[in-house]
Amino acid sequence: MCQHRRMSNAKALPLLQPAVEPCCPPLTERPLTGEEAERAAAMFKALGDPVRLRLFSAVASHENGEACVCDISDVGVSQPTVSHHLKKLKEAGLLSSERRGTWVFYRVEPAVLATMGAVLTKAAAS
Amino acid sequence: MCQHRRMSNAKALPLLQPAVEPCCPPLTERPLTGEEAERAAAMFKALGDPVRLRLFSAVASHENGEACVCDISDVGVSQPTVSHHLKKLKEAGLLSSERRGTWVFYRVEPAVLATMGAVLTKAAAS
DNA sequence: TGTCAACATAGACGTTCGTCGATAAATGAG
DNA sequence: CTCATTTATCGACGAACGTCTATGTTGACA
Repeated sequence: MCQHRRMSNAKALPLLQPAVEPCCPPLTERPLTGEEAERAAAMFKALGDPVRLRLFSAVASHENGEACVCDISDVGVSQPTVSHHLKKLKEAGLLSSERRGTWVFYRVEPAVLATMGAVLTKAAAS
Repeated sequence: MCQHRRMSNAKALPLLQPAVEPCCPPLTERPLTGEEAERAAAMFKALGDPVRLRLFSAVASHENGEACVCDISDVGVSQPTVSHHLKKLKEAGLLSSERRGTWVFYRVEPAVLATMGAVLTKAAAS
């Protein structure tokens, strides 16, 4: 079974700022170039699948912004599919992972998330 | 050619508030349900293609948040492909369109954009 | 009416995607 | 070492996607 909660808070992650450079300017500032659009679209695309969005939300809403895979796997697809989607989110830079014993914990990258939000909200506020 | 600028500011659009209900709570509030994820992912998916993101940014950064198709078609794909992507953005609720004589103008839906931004930034601020 | 320009639609084609079952890899327990 | 548990990888399959060319539709104007 899945009984890791005893160690879930045992070690806080270092959380060193990953120096995220913004993918692109706000969408209303000027038309995006091809390369800017390529980078930004990859992030939006990662959230553009219902299963991935549920997984991401499950991690983000979990305590300390991190969760064991076994805590969030109940989204109606098989275990390999869950693993596949978590890999995609990681490749997009939205999640990072760390192994702790038997379990693997996924954690949100807050800076990247803030960047994506600013790209949209600054656009809406114009 | 494309010489609509004379009438571009001639008539301001009504801009009646479309009463947008939020697609879902912030991603950190709680794990999204299946239906919430379905709705929200459809919006992110619409921005998950580089060409569509460039088109959307071109409209959003244009004066008054609206643009004629002929003003934004220079993204390296054919005219039918541009039309196809604009239709997708419209179906996702991110753009609306209106014909004015020969030209068709696309306009951003600011409320929807603000909602998407809040879903992300509130998540980042947690 | 006929013609031109702007934009949309239809159909086809190759690629990418999401999903699965089977299997491998890593770790801890005994 | 052996076994059970957790997660990742592999390979396959059908569906969805992005793109194109060809054609249709709409409105302006002579």
